[in-house]
Amino acid sequence: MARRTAVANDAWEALLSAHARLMKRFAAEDVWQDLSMREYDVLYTLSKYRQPLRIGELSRHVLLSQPALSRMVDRLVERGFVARYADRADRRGVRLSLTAAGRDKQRQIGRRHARSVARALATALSADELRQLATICWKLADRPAVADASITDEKETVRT
Amino acid sequence: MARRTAVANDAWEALLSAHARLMKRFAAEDVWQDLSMREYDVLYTLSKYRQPLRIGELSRHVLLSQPALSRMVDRLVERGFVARYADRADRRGVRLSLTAAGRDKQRQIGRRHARSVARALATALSADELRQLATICWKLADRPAVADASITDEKETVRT
DNA sequence: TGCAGGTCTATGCAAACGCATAAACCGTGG
DNA sequence: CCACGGTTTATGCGTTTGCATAGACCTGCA
Repeated sequence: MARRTAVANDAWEALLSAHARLMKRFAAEDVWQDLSMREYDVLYTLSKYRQPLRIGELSRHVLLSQPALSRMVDRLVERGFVARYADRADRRGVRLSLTAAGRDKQRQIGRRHARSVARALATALSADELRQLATICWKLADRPAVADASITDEKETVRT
Repeated sequence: MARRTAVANDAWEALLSAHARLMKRFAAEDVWQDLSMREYDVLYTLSKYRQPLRIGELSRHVLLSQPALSRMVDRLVERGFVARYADRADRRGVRLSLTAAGRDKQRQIGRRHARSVARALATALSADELRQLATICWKLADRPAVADASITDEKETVRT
């Protein structure tokens, strides 16, 4: 029992360390243009889910408080990357989607960033390990692991 | 090799999602007393490395800019959790260590938090998966940041 | 020795964040 | 139909963050 606890804690610490190290590495790269990584994260999430999202949905994916997210969306709207409109079905709510400029920006940054991610992970891990990591982390994220073949559709694809 | 790129990006997104979800879950728990998770992270890191650390060392483990870390240490010193003294060998530098109160605080919080971590991870993953996750993430964490000739002009410091 | 370039930490300042809470709205039960 | 508790997003306010840079110190070389 104590053994299992120790293994779990070690795994979590490893995940945190990997996260911190890679985040620092990615942050240091010159691909973000005039966006912060957090802002990019929002644009990426909006691009991944095809339909307009509510702020509540977004906040489940982004590590940011709801008020911070609300204001960040303000800025992104003001800069022309995101459109914000009322939800007809629920007038408390708000729908967010990318503008053309926002989608463009996300793609520009995403293409370079994705290459960088691939360089970092694929040189450190074998193909098997990459798949294991994905499977395990999707379980932790509580989302169904993506079936092997459909990966290319959903994600940013780097064409060479 | 677009395929391998896609798998690597999927793995990274999975890791980010797992990180975000678990961080939110842990943040919501009532174990942090009067510390933020980031502050706890600093106390934890200081407790893990037995000897006094320099701010530079800390900043490699904590996802925070150097100035932010410097000021956070200010606060922790002022609150009596951390001791800060000059490094004799290098008078630019600073050594940080936990005070008795700091060690105490870390242990109190750490004990409860560790249980929480174990609960979250061990119910989602098998023992094998936990070990795989740890192994893979440690590889990612330990890897020297710059391994590529095309980005050698980075300021990233390679460990010696 | 003295100076040039690099490293380490701290500080000024504007921007961004989190917490508490307000404001608008939904849905249900009386 | 309205009152009441729950949900969703926005705002006030004090705190924390990041960027740029200063200041102190180290190292190597002329």
